[in-house]
Amino acid sequence: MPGRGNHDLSAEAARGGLADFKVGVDNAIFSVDIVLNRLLVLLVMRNEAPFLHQWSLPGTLVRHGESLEDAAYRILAEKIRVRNLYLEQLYTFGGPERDPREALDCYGVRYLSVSYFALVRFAEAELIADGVSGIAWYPIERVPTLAFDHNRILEYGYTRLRNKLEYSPIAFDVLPETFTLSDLYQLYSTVLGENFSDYSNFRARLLKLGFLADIGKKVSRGAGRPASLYRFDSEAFAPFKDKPLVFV
Amino acid sequence: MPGRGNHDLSAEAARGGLADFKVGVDNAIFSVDIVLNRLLVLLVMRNEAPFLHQWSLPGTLVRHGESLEDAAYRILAEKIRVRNLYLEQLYTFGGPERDPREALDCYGVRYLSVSYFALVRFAEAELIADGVSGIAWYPIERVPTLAFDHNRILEYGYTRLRNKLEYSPIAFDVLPETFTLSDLYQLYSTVLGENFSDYSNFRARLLKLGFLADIGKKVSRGAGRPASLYRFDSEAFAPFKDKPLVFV
DNA sequence: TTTAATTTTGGTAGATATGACTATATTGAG
DNA sequence: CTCAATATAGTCATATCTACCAAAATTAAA
Repeated sequence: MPGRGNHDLSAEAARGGLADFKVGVDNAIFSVDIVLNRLLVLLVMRNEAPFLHQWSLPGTLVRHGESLEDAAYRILAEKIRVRNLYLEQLYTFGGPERDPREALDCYGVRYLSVSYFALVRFAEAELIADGVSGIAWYPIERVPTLAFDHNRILEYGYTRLRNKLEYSPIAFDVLPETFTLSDLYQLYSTVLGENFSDYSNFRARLLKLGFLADIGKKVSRGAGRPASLYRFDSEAFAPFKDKPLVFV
Repeated sequence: MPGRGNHDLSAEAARGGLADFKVGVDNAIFSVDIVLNRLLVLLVMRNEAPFLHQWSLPGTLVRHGESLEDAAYRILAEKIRVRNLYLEQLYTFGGPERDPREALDCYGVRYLSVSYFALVRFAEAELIADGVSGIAWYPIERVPTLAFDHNRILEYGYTRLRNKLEYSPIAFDVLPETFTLSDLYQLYSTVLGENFSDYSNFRARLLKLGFLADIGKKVSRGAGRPASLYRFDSEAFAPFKDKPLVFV
C-alpha cells in the first residue's frame, strides 16, 4: 500500500484517490422531565438546504483548530444554556451518499458525521432560539423523520443512554447536588421504563452500594412522608469505576 | 451564536473557518494464541514520514466512494489473510495537532482517525509482509511506543476487547467451528486474566446458558480425560442478543 | 502392569443477589 | 380525626455466585 505520503494526485485518482472530507458533529442531546415523566431529545429545524425546514439533530461543521469535543460543546452552548451535563462521543457515520451535498460535485467532498451523546439537567436547560427556524424538546416516542441519517444516530444514542444509565453514574451529572431516592427512581424509570425494577428493590440496591450519602435533611413535596436527601459520594463510588462496561 | 446557514465564507474564516480533513482508519487488530496463552496485537513498521521506521497500528486513508468500514476491511485484507473475524468501530480521534503533517501548511488539512477494533482467529491468520518494512504480532504487554497517538487507540481497543468478550459472543467468531470448553476458557483467561473466574464455575455458567451444543464427539490432546466438543448455537443465543451492553 | 499425574466432568454448601410482596411511618387534605 | 399519598423498611422464596471437592477417563512414568 503505497502513497499517502508524497502522493501525486493523478496516481491516487487512478486507484480511486483519497477523499476530502468536511467533518460535522451532530449531538443527540437528551433530557429527562422528572415531573411529567418524559424522556426528551433536542431537535432543531434546519433553515438551509439540504433538508430545508426539516427537523434534525443540532450539529455543526468542525472549524480550524477546533477539536471534535470542542465542536460538540459549541453546539450545546449555542442551543441551550446549561451548567450540568454529561457528554461523550457516540459513533462516526461516514458512508458515502449519507449527505446529498456530496452528489453536487462528482468525486468532490465527503461529509462525515461524528456524533456525540449528551444528557443535560432539564430544570436548568434554557433553549436559545437564535438563528434557527425552530428548536424544541421532543418526547422520544414522538420524534418525526429527521434530516440526513439522524434517526439512525438518535436510535444509536438512545440505546447508549439506556445502557450507560444502568452501568455508570451519569444520572448524578444531571440531578441536583442533593436529591431524593424518588428523584433518582423517576429518572431511571423514565428512561428505562417502569418495569426495570420495583421502587422498593431499587432503593435497597442503591443504598446497599454505599455511594449515596444521606445528608440528614428531609424535604416534603406535597402529600406524603418527607423524603431524605442524598448526595452522590464520588469517593465511595471509586471502587465501582472499573466495573462492567461494554459496547454494542 | 448564529451562522452555519447562509454563511459566507469570509465571515466563517474570520471566526476560524471550516477545516478540511483527510480521514484515516486505524485498526487495533487482536488475536489470541491459545497455545502460548498470549494476547497479541498486530503492528506494522512505517516506511514513510512522519514517524518513519516506527511501529504503528495498521491504517490507511479513506478513498473516494469507500465507506469507513470498507477501509477498515481493506486494511485487514492487505495485512493478513484470515477468514474468521470480528470487527467494529472503536472511537474517532480528531484533535488538532494529533498528526504532525497538519503543521506543514498552516490552516491546512486536518487528519482525523476513525479507529476500528478487530479480533481474528490466530491459527489461520497469515501475515502479508508486503510493502511495509515490518509487520508483527506483538504481545500486548510488550508493545513499544507507537507512532501518532496509537498507544492511546490501542489502550482504548484493549479495554473494549475485555468488555466485549465478557458481554457478547465475539469469542465464537474466532474459535474453530467446534471447540472444547478448555479452548473457550483459555481464550477468556488469556484476555481477562486467570482470576476472572474459576474453570469449574466458568464451565457451569456457560453450559447453563444453553447456547453451547455438545456435538457428541470427543478429542484427546495429550494427557488427561478427553474433552467433549461443542459448537456455538446462534439460534439458542438469540434471546441474549439484547442484553446488557454498555459503553466506556 | 501398576501407579501417578493430568485433565475433564459433575457436583456441593455457604454466601450473596434478585424479585415479588407486605407492613409501618409520616405527612397534607378534607 | 381519618384517609389518601408517599417514604421507608422489611420478609421470604428463589436464583446466582464463589470457593471448593471428588469422580472419571485418559496418558505418562515406574
